[in-house]
Amino acid sequence: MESTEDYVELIDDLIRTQGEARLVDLAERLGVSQPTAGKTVARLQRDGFVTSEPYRSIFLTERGKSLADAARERHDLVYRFLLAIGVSQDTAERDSEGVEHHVSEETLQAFQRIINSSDKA
Amino acid sequence: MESTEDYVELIDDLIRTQGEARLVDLAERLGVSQPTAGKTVARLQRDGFVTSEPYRSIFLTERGKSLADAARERHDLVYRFLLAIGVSQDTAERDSEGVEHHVSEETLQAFQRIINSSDKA
DNA sequence: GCCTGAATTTAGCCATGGCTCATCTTATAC
DNA sequence: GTATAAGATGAGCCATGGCTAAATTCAGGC
Repeated sequence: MESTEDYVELIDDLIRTQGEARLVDLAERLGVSQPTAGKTVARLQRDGFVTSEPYRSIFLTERGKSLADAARERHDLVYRFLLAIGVSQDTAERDSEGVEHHVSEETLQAFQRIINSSDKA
Repeated sequence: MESTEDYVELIDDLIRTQGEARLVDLAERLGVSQPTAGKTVARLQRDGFVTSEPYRSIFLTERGKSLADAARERHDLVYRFLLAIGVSQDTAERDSEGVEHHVSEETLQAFQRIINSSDKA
């Protein structure tokens, strides 16, 4: 599931920045209705990525946390890569979202090389 | 729809290389069952990208053809870009599939610049 | 302590994109 | 010309990821 990563990544982010992850914020940030966000969170819980009790905020399990970490790392790498090749910040934010789920390790490594060489320059 | 582009691109390719596009080949190349391919083709027809009659091969409409052309162009650009940054042919083929639907014009232009400068080198 | 508004959940709908199993056409070999 | 195999459809199932509308719970203000 592609959206699994988006959700855990965002939940992690919300916990860091807001102290907790609420459905209403998830829905807003993902541009989705609250019931939709709720349904997805239920799936995440079923699959062991989060824990949540009715009317309470959402927590990541160990499994969810490590998925979130990996996703953020990849996301970040793609984002920095896009900046390095001269894409605007706005576009880099939007496109890195789309791209991060579809690139292999090998391609990520190539991205990293580009970042490195543009750092040196 | 993301798969719309994959389908018209492949249909175009099959017509070029095989002379015609048959469901069975679509299904095989996309790694999908024939009924699934059939259902998608029905949708493509509903949306005006292809014409097809029962038990006959599939044709692209004007609309389908121009979508296929645009998709192939983008696909090709991403593919050449990946090669240019040192990704293997195999991976470039797989990843360009995934990436082509998620990059903006701006990013594609950045890709083109990289291709150009590596051509010169 | 209750009322009200915000957050959440429930119910029920839809499209896409998958599948299997069964049936029906079509084309080919004989 | 007919049997058979390949190709295409049909029927019916499932999960994901969307939505709206309605009901419920929770929390804060008074």
